[in-house]
Amino acid sequence: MQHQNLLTIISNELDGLNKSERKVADAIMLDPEAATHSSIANLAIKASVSEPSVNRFCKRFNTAGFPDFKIKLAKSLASGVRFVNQNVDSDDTVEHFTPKIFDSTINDLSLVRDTIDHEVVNDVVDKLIDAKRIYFFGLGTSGSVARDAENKFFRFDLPVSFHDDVLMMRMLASTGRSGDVFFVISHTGRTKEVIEISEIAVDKGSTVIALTSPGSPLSSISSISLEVNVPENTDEYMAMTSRIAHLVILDVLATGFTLRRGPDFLSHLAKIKSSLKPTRLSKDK
Amino acid sequence: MQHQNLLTIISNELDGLNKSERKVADAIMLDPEAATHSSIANLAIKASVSEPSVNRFCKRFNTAGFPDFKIKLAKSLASGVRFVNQNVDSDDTVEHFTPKIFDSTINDLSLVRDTIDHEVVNDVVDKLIDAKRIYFFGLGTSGSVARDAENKFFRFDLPVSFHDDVLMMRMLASTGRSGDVFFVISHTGRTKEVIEISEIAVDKGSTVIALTSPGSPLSSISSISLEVNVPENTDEYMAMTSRIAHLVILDVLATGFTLRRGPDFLSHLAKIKSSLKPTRLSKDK
DNA sequence: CCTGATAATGTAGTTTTATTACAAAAATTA
DNA sequence: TAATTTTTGTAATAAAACTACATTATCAGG
Repeated sequence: MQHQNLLTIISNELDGLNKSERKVADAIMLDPEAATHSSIANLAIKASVSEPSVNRFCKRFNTAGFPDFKIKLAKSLASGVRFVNQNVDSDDTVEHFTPKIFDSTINDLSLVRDTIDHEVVNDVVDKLIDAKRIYFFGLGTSGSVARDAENKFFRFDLPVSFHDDVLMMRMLASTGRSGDVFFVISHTGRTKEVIEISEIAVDKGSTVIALTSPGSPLSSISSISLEVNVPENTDEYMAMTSRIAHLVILDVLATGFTLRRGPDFLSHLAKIKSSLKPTRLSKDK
Repeated sequence: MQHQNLLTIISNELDGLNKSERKVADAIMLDPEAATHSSIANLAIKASVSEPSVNRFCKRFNTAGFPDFKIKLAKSLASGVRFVNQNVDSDDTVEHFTPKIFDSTINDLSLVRDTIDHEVVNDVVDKLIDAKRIYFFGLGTSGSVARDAENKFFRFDLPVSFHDDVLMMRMLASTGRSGDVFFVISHTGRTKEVIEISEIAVDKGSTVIALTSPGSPLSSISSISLEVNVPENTDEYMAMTSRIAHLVILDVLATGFTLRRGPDFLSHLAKIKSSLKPTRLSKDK
């Protein structure tokens, strides 16, 4: 594992070190942050060893030399801070928990960015381009995501609606025809109602696109499934970040849609944008 | 502002740089990872400037010199925030534009994380704790944010609703009383209707909390304003990331609320969570 | 407890890298 | 256009890191 924390590696190999290497290790672990700022001479004095000993220490841990070691150490420290003490504590003040919540959202987004299946995204864009009509379905939190999706996709000059009412959903699904696309959003992918409704839509020959967790029941019954892997939330205080990831993925899909439609389509979007001007106060007021 | 991303800082100050500093910035942003491994001479060649120019560039960004700059850059890279200088191009494929959209969202979030006013957040939590009733108002995209907020805050055992209908908003605002909190969400803060409605609410003695852009008309008329600075979107293809930032801020507020209520309150939240169990398929099916 | 071999560590010199002082060039202003 | 300021590069200096080699410590076998 290439990206293992350097400090962890050092502490694991502590026993295999010889005297002066051990002294260097101790000096670094005493204050790793300071180590990233000090020169080799400085660290040598702190560890009471010679400069080449420090250098040899660095090379032992697969780094090119002292400067490279410092860079790698700095990276370990940066990522360590973000991943280790991430949870909100009951005695946190605003200054503490605000960056924590932002950081955990950012972490989750970068995870999704790196694990999303581009091929599936591509296929979903294809289906959306071919759609005669798009229904966005979602309950609870996912209802807000569906509503946001409607607000994005109505711009594309085709009938779009969002629904958070299971009876409406059921009726729409059962009267669906080919050309209709049901875009079903569900974090868990285990809500019985939603699964049933999706099954009805599939049976009627409509396309069902799921935006949900990998391996969920919803994922397996839909025509095509955009699987989003966001770590489970163990912390009671932490918010649900999956919905944020869903929103960003819908941005991605909308972008794919726009690109597929070609540059002429941009003027249509501009028209919609400018339609809102009269509702706003001008900037220079 | 201890942990602002160095790359973000650089890209924000791009305009204030002189020619050779700009060349250095470009060279670094082209491949930040490589920059952390190269010598000052190397980077100078890549940027076609002299070595002292690189050095001056580093000092401009509050680092002790080139080595210190590399350390700080490495830390920025490790934090999961990746820098994007390219906008979506018309010939981008899914592989290209997907990470771009994620990265620009992540970037904006880290910017908001570092610029959000903790004191205001604290004051807003105070107001929410004191509220007898909370109304979340928003139109268009912000309507979805308001809806999400309702879904979060109803858990707190106090009357909460969201509205995206200006007539409803107007009636509610004019019948508001002290103890009522109107939480108004608007990216631009310039929508006339929304401003008028907020003014009515303020006049009636209600508390109006705005979640909007700095210096906007809405911001100036509300009782208290959470100003969120998300860079304007020049790119036609790019999505609006302000709504994502708004959602995360609402997560922050909800967390602040929960913490203020104390640990006993967690059992109440757990009750709500478990109420959904019967609607779901079990995991081992 | 020597003695020779091996490993560990340090010294001193070399090389690389970074910084500084200053001068030349470019840009800006009056 | 001349004076002034800003920008940039050159060359010298300083600092830092590295290498070769010498010294010292460690340890095994006699």
